[in-house]
Amino acid sequence: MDYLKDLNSFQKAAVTHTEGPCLVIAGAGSGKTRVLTYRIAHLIKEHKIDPFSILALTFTNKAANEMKNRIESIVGTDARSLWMGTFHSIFSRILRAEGHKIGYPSNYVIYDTQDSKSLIKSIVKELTLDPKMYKENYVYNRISNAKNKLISYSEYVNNALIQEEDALSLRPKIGEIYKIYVKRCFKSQAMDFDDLLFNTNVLFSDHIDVLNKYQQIFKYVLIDEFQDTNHCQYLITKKLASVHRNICVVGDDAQSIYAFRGAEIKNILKFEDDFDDLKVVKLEQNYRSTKNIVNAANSIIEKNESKISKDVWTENEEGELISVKKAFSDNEEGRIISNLIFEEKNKKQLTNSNFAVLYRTNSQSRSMEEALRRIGIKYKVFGGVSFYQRKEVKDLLAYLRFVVNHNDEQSFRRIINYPRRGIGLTSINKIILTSNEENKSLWEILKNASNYFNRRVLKSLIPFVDMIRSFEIFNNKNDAYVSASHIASTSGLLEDLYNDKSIEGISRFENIQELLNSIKEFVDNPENSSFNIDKFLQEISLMTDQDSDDDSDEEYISLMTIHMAKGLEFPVVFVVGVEEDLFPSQMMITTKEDLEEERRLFYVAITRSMNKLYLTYSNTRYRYGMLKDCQMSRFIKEINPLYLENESNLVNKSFIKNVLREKKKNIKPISKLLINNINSQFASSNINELKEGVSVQHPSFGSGEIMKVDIDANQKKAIVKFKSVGEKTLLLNFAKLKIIK
DNA sequence: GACTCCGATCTTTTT
DNA sequence: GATCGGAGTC
Repeated sequence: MDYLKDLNSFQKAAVTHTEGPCLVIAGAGSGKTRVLTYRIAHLIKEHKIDPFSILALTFTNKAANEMKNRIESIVGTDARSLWMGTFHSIFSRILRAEGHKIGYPSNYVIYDTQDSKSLIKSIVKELTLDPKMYKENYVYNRISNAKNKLISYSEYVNNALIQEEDALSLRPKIGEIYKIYVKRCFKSQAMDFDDLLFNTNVLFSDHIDVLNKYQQIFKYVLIDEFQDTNHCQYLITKKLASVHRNICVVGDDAQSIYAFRGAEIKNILKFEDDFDDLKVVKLEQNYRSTKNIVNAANSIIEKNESKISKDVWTENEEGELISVKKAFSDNEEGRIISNLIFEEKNKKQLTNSNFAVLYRTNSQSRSMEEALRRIGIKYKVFGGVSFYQRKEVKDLLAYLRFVVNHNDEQSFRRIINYPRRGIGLTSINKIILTSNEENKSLWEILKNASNYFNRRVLKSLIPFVDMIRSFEIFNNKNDAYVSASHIASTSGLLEDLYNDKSIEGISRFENIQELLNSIKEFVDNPENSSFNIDKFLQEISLMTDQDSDDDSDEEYISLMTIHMAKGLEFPVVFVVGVEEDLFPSQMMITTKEDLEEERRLFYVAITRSMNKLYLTYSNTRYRYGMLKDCQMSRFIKEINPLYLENESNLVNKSFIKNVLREKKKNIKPISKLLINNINSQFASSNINELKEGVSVQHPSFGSGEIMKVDIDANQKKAIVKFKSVGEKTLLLNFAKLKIIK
């Protein structure tokens, strides 16, 4: 019980109030994660609760893993049998076990957003609706929102209010698309992200015995980041906890940043109504940040009308004032930050891992990366385009998916004519249409293709069907790695990529190798219970990009979106691109609620910082290939100036010089400036001189020694492995490479 | 049906 | 800037 000594009286109350409902309102930096981990540890150690009867739900895999590790360090390996994970992963686990009761096989596929949208797209096309009105983004969001509110397609078309909304937006057919979408997913034995929640609710509503079973299993339920739960998630957990009533939710309304995907802050208030014997604990002391940062953050969140009153304070020292830095361009912003990092590191003896650069949109990482690379600081970008979303990776996965499940329409579409086997769009659509019209499964149609299609189609279709069959047989006798390799080469996919000697082709080929490697790792991991493809696909379907957590002990600076940074803390934080229209995003400021959510996002960004906070913005920025004028965000102006560094001493002289120099160049698009430079300075590099061991410099990627080179003269690009950037393979326009002699 | 080229379009955050 | 779809050609 020695660990309880680390807690203040409020935290202790939250940890030890184990029986009955408990709501913890936890301000930023108030030790929320600590409370949750100690609470679970306390249950296991002091109350001798079986970890298997504790359900702890988080929103990201990262948070779940971190908490699991922390608990394990207190209670040991017992922690492994905890039900701990994201809503999506826990529910998918339950659905794998029980889904057959609502008609899903245990190896159902999970459609990611891309799959869902492309399915919607084809439905819109089949219904011959105007694709401009029925954009897949819009339709997808509409369906997703409905599912998160537990509105089924039949309820959707019968709901007068919704129908009126759709009629007003001139999209009356959304209900119909919704219906077809659901049926097609079911036919493909697939669930999208929202289905994992929606169907869990269906399962529990329609099968009381299943609900009872899990109600008995979960004696204690905990929810992290409760402010981010949507209606559906809340309802399910409420149901699950309604027998034992030991439910503890922890959240902070000021940090609710997921309303855009259906999160309802109201759930916090609802919770108070739903559980009358509720114990409420407020954690208001901040242990993370300096007074200046806490106060500045408070001065921001004050502007929001909707909030639960809370007084976040700290005993920490005053700390440094917040610096606001203005740059001339996004590239200069990067340069300023990399210089500041360099300075801070020297001045305060900090290491790379003490720094984080946070931005609103993923695309902003580019200019930061370039600047950091140039100055030779190691960094790591979190999020962005996931490895598993790359085309070639998805292609191979689609093969694997289709071998396991012959009815997966989206995978079928991907692989039927890739590599080319002469089955065009017309035939593909006909196959799918036939399957829908005949009301038979996709595989049923393919198996009996000769009943439906002419000789020409059959000539290419039959070998495909036979191939899938042979894969299935092969897969049954071999582990995931052997099968996947076999499928990759026999399908012709590997050969197709291998023959593509373009730079992109080579990189694609390497990505496939990487995917195969990760399957090998999966097979070699003795902790896994099973080594087949099925299991591998399940493992990765809910994985995002924080996969390769700790591949090295190297210290790096973290680059990520603010959304991703939630729950993390860093001694020095840079919030970049704090510009009007970008942050708050121009897409967002339609309603007051939207603006308030953006403001909460800004609040989250600020409160990540422990000691020093920099806010930067830029006068000009590239967006969509165009140079745009920008100005300081209203959010900076909203901060009480008491906590800001005096603007007059924020710009140093060399900085001003820099700005003036760039201004003289007359706001030309930087890419053009670069090309001019290249023509005069860099054009000298002769293709033949680019070989192993030669030192080269690139205007964006800095300099390094070439490890390997592949040149594509037609595309004027070269693959260069730089030692300096961790042997990364980069696709570079070789005209931009200057050889250092 | 495959391939190439051109222009239109979309740009937020995540499971 | 990148991606996607359509039109036109082989």
